[in-house]
Amino acid sequence: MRGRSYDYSPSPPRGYGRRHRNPSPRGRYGSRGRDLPTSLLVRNLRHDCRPEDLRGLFGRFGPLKDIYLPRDYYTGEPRGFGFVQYLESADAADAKHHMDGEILLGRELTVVFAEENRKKPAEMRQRDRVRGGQYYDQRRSPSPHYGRSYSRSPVYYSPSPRRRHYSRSISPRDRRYRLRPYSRSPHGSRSCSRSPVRSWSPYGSRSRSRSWSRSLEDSR
DNA sequence: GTTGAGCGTT
Repeated sequence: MRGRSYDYSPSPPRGYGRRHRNPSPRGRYGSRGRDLPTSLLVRNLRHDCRPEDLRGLFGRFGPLKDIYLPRDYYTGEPRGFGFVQYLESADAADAKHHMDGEILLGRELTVVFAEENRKKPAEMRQRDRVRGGQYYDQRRSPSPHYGRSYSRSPVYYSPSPRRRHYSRSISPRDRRYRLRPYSRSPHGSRSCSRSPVRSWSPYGSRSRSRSWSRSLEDSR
């Protein structure tokens, strides 16, 4: 009702927007060399917005390093915001200046500098547990279509996604490793000794060297 | 070595 639904500037409640304390002498953004941030947090995104859309919009200001749209781990529903990381902080600032307040699909975007407060899986787990006061049904699949919701920009890496040859190498026994990490321990209290996520990590612990060798050979 | 279950979700 005041024209803008977000009023961080005048009197921030307490937290975000700008930290009062700056305990990091080097820089609050973690960058050792530069204090200027390169990551932007885009808020008020549409639920059907895709990283590609953001890339098209924000890519005009400079080369993007990464785009990521967080979403609910269990339901897979987009959270309505995303991160756009630039290679140069100048581009990030420029993009923020230009895109902040822009209308995307009928929604006013809010672009701010993103902090490096990435939430850890453990935190997310607890947070999801007490979603509405009751335990959320986590026993379901973590995500119906979990996958890379992140989109890498082809500006600096052009890997050939052609190294997927585990079709023949896969065995019924190995297949179980590809199952959902939480299929057996939804609560994550018992078999949490090992990170279950690593089981299905794209980087096989042992076949990596080989894949790289092959990849190089294939590339040359 | 860097993440991807990423903070500011209507």
